[in-house]
Amino acid sequence: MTIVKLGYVAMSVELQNCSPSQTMTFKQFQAIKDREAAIRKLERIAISNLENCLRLLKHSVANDITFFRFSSRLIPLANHPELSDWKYLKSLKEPLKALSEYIQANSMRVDFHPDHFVLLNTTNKDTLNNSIKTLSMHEALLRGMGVDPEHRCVLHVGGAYEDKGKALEQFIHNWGLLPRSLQALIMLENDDTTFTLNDTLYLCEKLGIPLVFDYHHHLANFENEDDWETHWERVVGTWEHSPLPIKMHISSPRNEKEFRAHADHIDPAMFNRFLQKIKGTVPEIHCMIEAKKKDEALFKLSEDLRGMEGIKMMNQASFMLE
DNA sequence: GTCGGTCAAGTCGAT
DNA sequence: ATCGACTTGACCGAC
Repeated sequence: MTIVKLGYVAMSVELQNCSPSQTMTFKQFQAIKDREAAIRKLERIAISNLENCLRLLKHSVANDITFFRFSSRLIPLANHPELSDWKYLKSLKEPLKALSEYIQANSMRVDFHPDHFVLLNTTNKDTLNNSIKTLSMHEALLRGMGVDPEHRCVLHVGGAYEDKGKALEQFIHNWGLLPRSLQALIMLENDDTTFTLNDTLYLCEKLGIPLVFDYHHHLANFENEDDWETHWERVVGTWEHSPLPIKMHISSPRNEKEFRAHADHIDPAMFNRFLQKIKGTVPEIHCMIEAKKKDEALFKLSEDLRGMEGIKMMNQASFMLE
């Protein structure tokens, strides 16, 4: 028997005026003559983003969802070089505390997917330093929310730089330059153009990093289409020392031509075929729904799965495979 | 109210 | 060479 929990990403298509990713560009920041006033505006935006996150969590819990990925754009310009003197955490204490209380009270699993500028296998020093800075921000936010930062940020391996083998070894080299607290944050995901499941497993096993399997990416980028089945036990093995249950990403191709793009919703038949293959291999698995329609896609998937062969619904966002 | 252009950051594939 | 996509837009000004 395996318990499956569904989560969704960053924002709701149902809640109005609830963006957790409101922003201010550097250009807009500079246009405000009074720098202190401009910083206060940044802080107002960040506070509003965090308050909207709390609304999103409440909306989620009201619908049985306890698994959620935060936007990584909560604090506009947080790591901009011209704003290195801005101590943004100071102004965010209260909204972070409110999130902390709600997350604990409802035993939520929350995490991040830092954006694609975070590259751990780059040979460019500045890019690596900026990546470290961005990861540190994520760690600080997690601590502010009272969440143990271990395995809360999923990243891609990075760029191929015209030599994938060399790029993998560069990752290992750079890993040694990361502070331990940041190493602990990280999970790695197979990507849809460069680093396959097999490539990613190589790093995860060598460095002790949990692997977040993305089935859609695998279908877009594989050595053998079915090899995920032979590698599945290895994927499970990368979670052996994690305090959290294994997690994976679920999405469906938009269409044949735009195969890599996310569809509005999830194809339930394909998802169930996948689930029936992994049934019983783990006691619990958390599936992050990556679909254009966000929470609506989760609710629709849940409806579609109800009554399907081998599925026993527990509530709107979790079910048993039996 | 809707549409098009714009906005910090890196890399890749498509054109 | 340039552009859009990526993992998740949002905002502003023109109409």
